Amino acid sequence: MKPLAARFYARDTKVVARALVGHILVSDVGGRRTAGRIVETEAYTGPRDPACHAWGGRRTARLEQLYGPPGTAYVYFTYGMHWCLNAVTEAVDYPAAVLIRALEPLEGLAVMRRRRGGVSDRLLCAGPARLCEALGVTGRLDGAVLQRGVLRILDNKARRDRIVVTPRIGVSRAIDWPLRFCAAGSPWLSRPTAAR
DNA sequence: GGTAGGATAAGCT
DNA sequence: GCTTATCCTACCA
Repeated sequence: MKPLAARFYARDTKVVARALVGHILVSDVGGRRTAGRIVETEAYTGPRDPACHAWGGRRTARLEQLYGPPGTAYVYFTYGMHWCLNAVTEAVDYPAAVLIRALEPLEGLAVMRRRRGGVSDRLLCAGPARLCEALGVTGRLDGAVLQRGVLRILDNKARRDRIVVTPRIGVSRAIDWPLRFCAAGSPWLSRPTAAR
């Protein structure tokens, strides 16, 4: 499988978030291969989105990679202990991204289990911070290019998922915006979602 | 089955 | 001081 080209990400963030479901995220962090199929994403659509870190046009050192070119990683630290991975979208200097929220583990399960401290396989990658831990993603990958290097998203031509759309998880603003995209019926989601 | 509270740090008001 | 795009454990039913 080939990586998704940068132009895949240079589109409306909602479109990219929906289109990413079913593609394959691969990590070679630490020289060990782990990979999974993306089954859940959320769109954070830029300065007019109250739940986006760059709401109102905020731009600080921590947010710099959110303003980077489409097809790069924005990795941020939260709650004092967790990393979360986003794929930057749209255009350079426009702060929008897709949060990767859950994977179906495909490769490197033994590595994932070790990194995750022996939780059940169901929970290896079922949440944005969980999948970062399983794949070894940390702030060192903030700004990394997703077409080559240790973190890549590969084009899965065989993907055929029905998509369920719901409000985003864990946000306290714009709580009803339908910007979470899930593979319908997947058992690997961060939380069960009624299929439709 | 469910929910409440704690861990832990950066950034904002 | 308070909030945060979270997760885990403990406790109760």
